[in-house]
Amino acid sequence: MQVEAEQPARRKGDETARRVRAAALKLFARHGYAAVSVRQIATDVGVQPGALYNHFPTKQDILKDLMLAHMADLLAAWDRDATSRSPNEDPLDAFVRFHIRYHLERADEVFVAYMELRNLEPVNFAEVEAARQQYEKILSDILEDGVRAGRYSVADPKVATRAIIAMLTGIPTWYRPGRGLSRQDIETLYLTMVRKCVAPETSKPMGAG
Amino acid sequence: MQVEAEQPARRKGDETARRVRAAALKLFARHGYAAVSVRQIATDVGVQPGALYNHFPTKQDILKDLMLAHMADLLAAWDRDATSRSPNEDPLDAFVRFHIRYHLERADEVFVAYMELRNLEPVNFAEVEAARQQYEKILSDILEDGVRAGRYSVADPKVATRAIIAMLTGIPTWYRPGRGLSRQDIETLYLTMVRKCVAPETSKPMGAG
DNA sequence: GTTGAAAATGAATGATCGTTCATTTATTTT
DNA sequence: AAAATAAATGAACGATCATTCATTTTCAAC
Repeated sequence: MQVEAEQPARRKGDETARRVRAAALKLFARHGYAAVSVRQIATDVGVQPGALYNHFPTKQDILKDLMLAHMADLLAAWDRDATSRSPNEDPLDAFVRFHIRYHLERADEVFVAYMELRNLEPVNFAEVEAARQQYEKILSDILEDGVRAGRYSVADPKVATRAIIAMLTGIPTWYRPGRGLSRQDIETLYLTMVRKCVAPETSKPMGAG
Repeated sequence: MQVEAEQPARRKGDETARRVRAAALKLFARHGYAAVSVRQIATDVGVQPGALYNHFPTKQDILKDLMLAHMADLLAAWDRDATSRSPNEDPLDAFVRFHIRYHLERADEVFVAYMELRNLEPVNFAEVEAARQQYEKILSDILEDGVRAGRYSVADPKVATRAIIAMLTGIPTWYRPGRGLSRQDIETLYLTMVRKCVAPETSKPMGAG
């Protein structure tokens, strides 16, 4: 998975704006939007607080910028993934692998995009929410197609979508690469669970309700 | 599921403390700990800001109190559930049902306990984290026992535990009772998915990796 | 009903918040 | 190199932050 190759800044301000975004992302992810002051961001960038306002109108705009960029990148990365993929590959497998890889690679972005939703002003929230629903639709379409084709069996594809996404998105909250399982291990484990979760019901029912 | 029956306040201050907790819980859940001021809590309670300090030493202590109480209540509720249960009932079924019901009933507590972890001072965090691990262990023990008995098949019970809990805990983020699915529907849908997820592998493998 | 303790008030503390702005410095364009 | 523009400074703005405290009010025990 190729993360956007940032092209070299043409003006000096572009570079500063980039560092502001990076600092804000790190700080928001660690302490939360409301708990991070503009002064902290400025200090991290190595600049006076007022300088930030040459690049972002308000603190809220920094958050908005981060979250909208994340959602756009996520959807763009999926599109790129889809075009580069073998048409034989099972789409559910592809989605699970993509989601895990992307979310492990961009843990801070994902975390902020989820945790700071309530700190977005309504109009910004609506935009992020629309992108989120677009992303969810990718998986529910996959599930619905698969159900129609008899490859999967789920009682409610919308619910299954949310269940699967919640399951996968939880990974970065506990997984730390380098100790214990490899990313490959994680992919395999989760892929197995997701597959079973939506598998056509051929096995006998279990236990006494 | 019986939520703690609060016994009547003996002193007036107990009642005020209760209302402070209730107001803080509601506000923290809606706006986040860092974004809520002591003044807002006091206003919600109908009292001057200084009055809160008759009941809690600091704002942080309110958060600590809420989170520790939630974790203790959760573990206590599971114990109560376990004693009142038929020994024939499948423990995984019981856990899933319990978890869903509890998390839908106490959505604010659950949300705060998850979202505000990073705003806890280290010593308070450690205590909450210990309780969380205790709760996780309930499920991983169930899975490990079931795997040994051949009732379930999971490659890594610890990972499966996190996957299942993430899946279930995600429900309150989107489910709103009253419109669409009933709580009973939710229980059934998720129970089916979880069961399949850990089912012994009797079905044929799917798709081309 | 009196008394002592508990609870709430109202005002203040110093610190920090996001943001503004006149000015200076750095960079880009001509 | 000069002119024009962009970027950063440093200091300040009023607002709000969590918390403190002397005082007053309310309540519970006798």
